[in-house]
Amino acid sequence: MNDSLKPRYEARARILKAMAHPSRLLIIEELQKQERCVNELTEMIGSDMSTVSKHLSVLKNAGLVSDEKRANCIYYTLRCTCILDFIGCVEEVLSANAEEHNKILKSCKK
Amino acid sequence: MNDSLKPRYEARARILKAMAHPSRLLIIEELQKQERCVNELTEMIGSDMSTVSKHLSVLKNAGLVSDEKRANCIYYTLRCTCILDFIGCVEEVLSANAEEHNKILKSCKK
DNA sequence: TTCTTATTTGGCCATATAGCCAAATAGCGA
DNA sequence: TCGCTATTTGGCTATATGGCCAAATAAGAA
Repeated sequence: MNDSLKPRYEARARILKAMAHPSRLLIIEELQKQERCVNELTEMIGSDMSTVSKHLSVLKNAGLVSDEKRANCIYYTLRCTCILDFIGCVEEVLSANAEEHNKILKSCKK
Repeated sequence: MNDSLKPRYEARARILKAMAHPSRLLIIEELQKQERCVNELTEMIGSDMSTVSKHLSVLKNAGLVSDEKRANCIYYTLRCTCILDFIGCVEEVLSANAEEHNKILKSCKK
């Protein structure tokens, strides 16, 4: 791969990788609605708080969320809401896949 | 996490994970312009053909590309072009990150 | 200062992934 | 049939990731 393009694709891949986890997608979607602190998110996700904290740091390192300490909580916020538009596209892929799958199933029943 | 939501997030995460690799992003972008066969993509990416073939099967399993044998090549095509819109969003995140980074640098120089 | 609450970090293990090489497979033309 | 070209698969190793537990840290309240 062209040396000038490589860092560009690597940077994009890092962002996508940061999103590519069920718990982190839940976090992203939730933070789009409202800011949340770690223990609220932990409750929603239902895994260990240390695990959730690590997920949050992945999102933060990718620049997808930011955090702010207030009162006795650290509140996390979604930095870029256009991410949500993308989820719509992912859903399109998923339903296209489902349709494909159905087509195959039907052709097997014949 | 709610049992009814979990599979949904897992499905989305699988799609994102399939995209989250520099070579696969290059493939996606290239296929949006035109269909390509494995050896063309291999040349662009510059790694072993077996590696590229595996990347393509990742994309195919996620339903992002489809393949069609014609003449003596297997041509790969992008199935869902809305993916490209998303790349735009990723770029927004990246430039927001870069701006942030600059701000920090400037504040250090003071 | 000591306790408490909220969060992060380190350690460990199990699993997944990328990459290369070599070998297998598929289809075509001689 | 044999050999050629295009592609995939298997095997291997190195590295990264997710998850939990336990311990560390931070900041406020008693």
